[in-house]
Amino acid sequence: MNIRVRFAPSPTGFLHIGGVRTALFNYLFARHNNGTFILRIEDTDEERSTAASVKAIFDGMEWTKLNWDEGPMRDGSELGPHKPYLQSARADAGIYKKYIDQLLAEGKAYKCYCTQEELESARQEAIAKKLPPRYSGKCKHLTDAQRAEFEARGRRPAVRFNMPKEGHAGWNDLIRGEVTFASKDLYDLVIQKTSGYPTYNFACVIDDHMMEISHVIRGDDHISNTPAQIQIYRALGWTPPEFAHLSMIHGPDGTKLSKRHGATSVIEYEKQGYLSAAVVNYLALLGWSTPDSQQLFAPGELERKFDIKGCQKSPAIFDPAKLEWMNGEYIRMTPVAKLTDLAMPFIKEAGINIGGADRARLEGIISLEHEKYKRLTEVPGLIKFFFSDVEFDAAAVEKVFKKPEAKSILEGMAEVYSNIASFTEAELERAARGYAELKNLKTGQIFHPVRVAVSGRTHGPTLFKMLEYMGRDTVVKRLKEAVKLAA
RNA sequence: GUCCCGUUCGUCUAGCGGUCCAGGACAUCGCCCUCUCAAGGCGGAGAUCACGGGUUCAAAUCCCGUACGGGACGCCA
Repeated sequence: MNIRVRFAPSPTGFLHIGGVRTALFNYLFARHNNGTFILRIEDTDEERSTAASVKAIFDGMEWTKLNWDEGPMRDGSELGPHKPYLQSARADAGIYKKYIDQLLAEGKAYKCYCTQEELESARQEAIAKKLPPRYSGKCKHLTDAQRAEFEARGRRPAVRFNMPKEGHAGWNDLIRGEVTFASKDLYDLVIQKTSGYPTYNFACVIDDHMMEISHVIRGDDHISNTPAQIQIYRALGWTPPEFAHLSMIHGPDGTKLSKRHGATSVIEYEKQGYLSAAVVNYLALLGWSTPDSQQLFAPGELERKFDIKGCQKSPAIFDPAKLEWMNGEYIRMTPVAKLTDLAMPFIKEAGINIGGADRARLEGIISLEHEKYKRLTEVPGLIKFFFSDVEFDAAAVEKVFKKPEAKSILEGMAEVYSNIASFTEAELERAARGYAELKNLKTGQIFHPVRVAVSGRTHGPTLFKMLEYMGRDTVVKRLKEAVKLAA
């Protein structure tokens, strides 16, 4: 059996983290099973679909490297044998119309002339009577004469699916097991809008069938759509694909993840300094796990180990703290050269002028705090003092420079370092220790004021390496200036 | 209101009838390492497995209820 799965977003906003998670699970399922991963754009909502949202989908998919084998591409071309992959284009090509007409001819669908207002008031009435707010089926038995009358009055009909009222529609969900709905709880849903466009539940079935989708992996908010879709497959004489319904991602307050919870667009995570591999790794663990609860995955490992059996039925709460930890892990695993490339936009964004710093020195400086970065946005703040004047932390100045011996130590060290033969880590440390011994001071009494003098802070990278990268002129100059701040 | 789905440490999860007075990870706390901060190492605390009934020699694991949460009931997807 050919494994073919799809991610079918609707372009009505940015690509949010939940969408990426769905795309990721489809992608992993395809890659693990040597199948095909398809991207299909479900833009049948003429009012809300936008080109900007289509672009946002490309941006997000590309950033997370969820490469698709078939579907629309950014340049307007399309990959794969089932084009077009945009539902609007498919609608324009008459693909859905053909099946609508077929169902109509077979009596498996009928025209409905109700207006939105009529439907809405019927809905309100049902809710008031505590009945299911569901379409009654009133247009099902319209006579030809009645239809002709509506048409004569200029009413455009929608087409409704004539839902079978007997029996059941169920499936063996790959994640949840047997799920069954009684047909009587289903209703005659609209499959073609007045505009002539298909609705989601219809277009989805036609496309999944035509594109030979073998497994539909989607969020569990679609569970109640599934029985209706199964009935449509049956009406068309088709075999439904396998279904797997993923649990949702919730925010810290336990409700479905949304704008209220801060960053929800994937690209927002890029802007906040997360590495896409870390976001992907974290997302994979929301609602999925290996039998041994593995946390970190090497490149290609998720693809190898993904098993839909490891999917969770219950919703997962998005935990920013864990994502941040994971991002730190990924940053630590990133070679400095690559890290420097990734950090560059953030450094520029922060307005730091790295001037004539050569690449090797820049990488050296960035590597000083390699294990400390949790997000790329932290890089500029931690390297800034190498490239611009020291900004003193008031508490640091108070704590370190106000010690009685501080002033003479700074003067002494400025002297030592201006005369040192070789301005290298080892020599700098040796000289500092030598000075401590000479003055009968503890090494900490030297190290701390020097650190604050050159960086403005009490904490930072390993001291002598930092001084080496800073260079003699800057170090001596800063030590001398710091003397003025000392008591 | 009706239908569907779910419920293991604060969070993500392991667990598929005995090896579980429940394992791992994040967060948290402590110790070690150490020129600071991190990182790393070690350790602690943290879950009456939502609740109540069954079934069984034995249940987090199977069955039935209840509660709570979520989803759907759109000419949105």
